[in-house]
Amino acid sequence: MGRDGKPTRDKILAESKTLIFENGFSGTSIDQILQRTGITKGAFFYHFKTKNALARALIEEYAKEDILHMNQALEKTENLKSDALERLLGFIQEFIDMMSGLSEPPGCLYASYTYEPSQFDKETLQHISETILKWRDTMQQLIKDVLKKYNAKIEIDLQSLADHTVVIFEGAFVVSKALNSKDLTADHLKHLKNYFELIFEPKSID
Amino acid sequence: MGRDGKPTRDKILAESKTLIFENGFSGTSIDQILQRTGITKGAFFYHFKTKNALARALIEEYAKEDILHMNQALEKTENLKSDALERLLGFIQEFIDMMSGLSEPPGCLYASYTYEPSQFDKETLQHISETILKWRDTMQQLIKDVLKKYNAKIEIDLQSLADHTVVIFEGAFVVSKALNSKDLTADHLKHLKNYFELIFEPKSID
DNA sequence: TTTATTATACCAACTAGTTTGTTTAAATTT
DNA sequence: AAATTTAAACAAACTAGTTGGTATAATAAA
Repeated sequence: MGRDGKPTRDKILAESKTLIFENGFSGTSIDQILQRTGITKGAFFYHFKTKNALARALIEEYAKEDILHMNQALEKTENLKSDALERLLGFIQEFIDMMSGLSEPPGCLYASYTYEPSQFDKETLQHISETILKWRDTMQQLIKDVLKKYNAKIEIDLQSLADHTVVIFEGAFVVSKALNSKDLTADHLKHLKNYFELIFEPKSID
Repeated sequence: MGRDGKPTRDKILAESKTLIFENGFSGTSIDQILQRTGITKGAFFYHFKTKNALARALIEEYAKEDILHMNQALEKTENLKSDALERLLGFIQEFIDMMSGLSEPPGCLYASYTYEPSQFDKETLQHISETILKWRDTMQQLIKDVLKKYNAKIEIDLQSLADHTVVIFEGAFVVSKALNSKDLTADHLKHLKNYFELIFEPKSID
């Protein structure tokens, strides 16, 4: 065998993610990545066939962690399953906690890619939409469970209510970056939680 | 006099905005702009000293239109001033109408720039944050007026509730582009309207 | 246990093309 | 005559990607 390439590959992934949030993908040159990682061009192209292959590997890793966080929040709130509304609110609270006390405004690679879509191949963009749809499925199930014991005070469209969580995440990321306000994301997830609390009321027995 | 350069300048602004939504700012070359507009390099640099000067002119024009739309929605709902809640809801409804029946998913230049901030000078980025803060001021005033005759059912932070509108706009833009769903933005503005409707209840007379 | 072998990981220099921006002189409008 | 636009050549820096060779470390043969 030879030496272990994983640390190098991981360094490339980590530093290029940081650079993409600063410069965008197009605005990030391979030379910049080499400077930050301290590796050479040969090493870079050994690990990634093209710059675009890096983009793809990055979004795959990012989406994997994203779904992991989602599932971890589901697990952590399993004890609340007896009351589906409590569970839904607890699920959101997990992300409020996650987004509290950050040292800088957070961002999302989905949004970064989405605002320069022509730079990426179909599969890369599809991976983003598929991951967002996983969030939709999860949120839909959580809300459906609530609707078994609760009435919605207003007419709601299940799908768009399910998507609303991702919408607020993405919007809060943009605004927190634009206003350089690191606590903003947690604040807006609280509004999401409020919204869910206000929508549902216990079913009356007819 | 000489001839009128405005049509050329406007064509540059219009086409480069389209291109930036496709490729990002870094990913958009001046040659691409020349191709789409059919003008020459000399003409481009006659109107804009640098590529960055174009970025600045673009965001200034975009922000000006944005604030114009905001003020037009304020004017259109002035007749509802007698009930501040009706007015707030009507204000949001104006944008629901605006975002209904679009032919393609909308996007926002603020978000586009925000995800490659290093490409722009301080003034350009500041113009974005200042414009978002104008939205904050407007929404804060609308909400303050509501609070004179209505109680909030939950404890709310005025500033973050005011920002929530821009957050939902920006988030809906990202997700609508990512999922290629043109009606999504209107749907999520409806959730915003729901939220406002659910928060407030008429003040009881103590 | 030393010596080859092999696959992996990495490096330094190079290439071909693209980028923004400049320059200059002539042509075209109003 | 003044303002705008074309056409075309040019430069300096930067771009993604290639090449030929080297280093590392585990393994296999002597």
